[in-house]
Amino acid sequence: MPELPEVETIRRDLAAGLVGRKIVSVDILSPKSASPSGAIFKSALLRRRITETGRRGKLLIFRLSPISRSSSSRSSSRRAVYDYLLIHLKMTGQLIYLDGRKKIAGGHSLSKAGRAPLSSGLSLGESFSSAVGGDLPNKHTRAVLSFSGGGRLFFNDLRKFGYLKLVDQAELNRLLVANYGPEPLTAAFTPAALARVLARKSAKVKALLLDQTLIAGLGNIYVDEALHAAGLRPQRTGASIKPAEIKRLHGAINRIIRRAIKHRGTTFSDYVDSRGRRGNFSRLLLVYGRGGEACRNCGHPLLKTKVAGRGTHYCQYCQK
DNA sequence: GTGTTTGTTATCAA
DNA sequence: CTTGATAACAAACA
Repeated sequence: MPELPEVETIRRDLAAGLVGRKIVSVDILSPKSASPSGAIFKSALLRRRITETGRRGKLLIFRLSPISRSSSSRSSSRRAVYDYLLIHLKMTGQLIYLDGRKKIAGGHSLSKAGRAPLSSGLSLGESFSSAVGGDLPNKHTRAVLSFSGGGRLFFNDLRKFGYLKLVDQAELNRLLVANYGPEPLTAAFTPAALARVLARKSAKVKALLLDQTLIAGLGNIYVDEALHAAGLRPQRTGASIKPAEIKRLHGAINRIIRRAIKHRGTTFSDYVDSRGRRGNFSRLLLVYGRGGEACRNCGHPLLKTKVAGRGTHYCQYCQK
């Protein structure tokens, strides 16, 4: 489940290899995963370069090099100028970049390409096949972009919730304004901003923190972790959170997101970075996925329930 | 066959 | 109109 730290990890890694590269081929293996569809998508991307990478919440943004419009200015019908490629991984999306120098074809069921020797940390129940092991493309590959220099970017998505989407500048602006609240770790995300998010709301604090239009980038894992760190029960209503608690929550969100980025995100099931490696924050989770275990803070057993329609982990004893 | 997993949106009720 | 809760989506697994 890629949330802000996972998407940011991918963005930073990809920026190094992709910026300045020209797209030389586009293959859509799953038509519903890309829009606009088919030939339009393809022709809009071909021969463009990635000039910049960005991220808003969990949305990855690639800026494309400008196209010469003078040649096509005759046409009276105004065509959209797709200057941005948006990628959302939703729950099971992966973006794997294979460098041009590396061979991916080969007889090995588990290619060595792109996987550092860190798979030793796999716990039981985390299927190895969900991480990237074998050759690419695989049966979950939905799209492939090939770049000058031979690099290839594979978009894998087991559940097909994720997407690649081309938009123009106006559409991007509209999406960003309409769908995203302040980002943790930015100047816009102040305790006062968080207070406004919670003020006079009868919705549960967990639901409010998950709402991307209120705060961008948090998902189920980091919300549970932040509420635990702040000592707040997920079922509390927004309006019930007192100023001192808001300050704690604000600090907890920033601290956890910062640490998670530093540790290259959390792998719980499908997330891997752009080289197919798992995130290291998994072992630092204190509540998510630990229902029934002893609370690291007080020793009481952690509960797992459902709040705001999502699996929710918390300590009844130290979260008030 | 049932229930569970979650990011986001659509739908519905209050 | 707003707010909040829930269903739906997709695919796989226990």
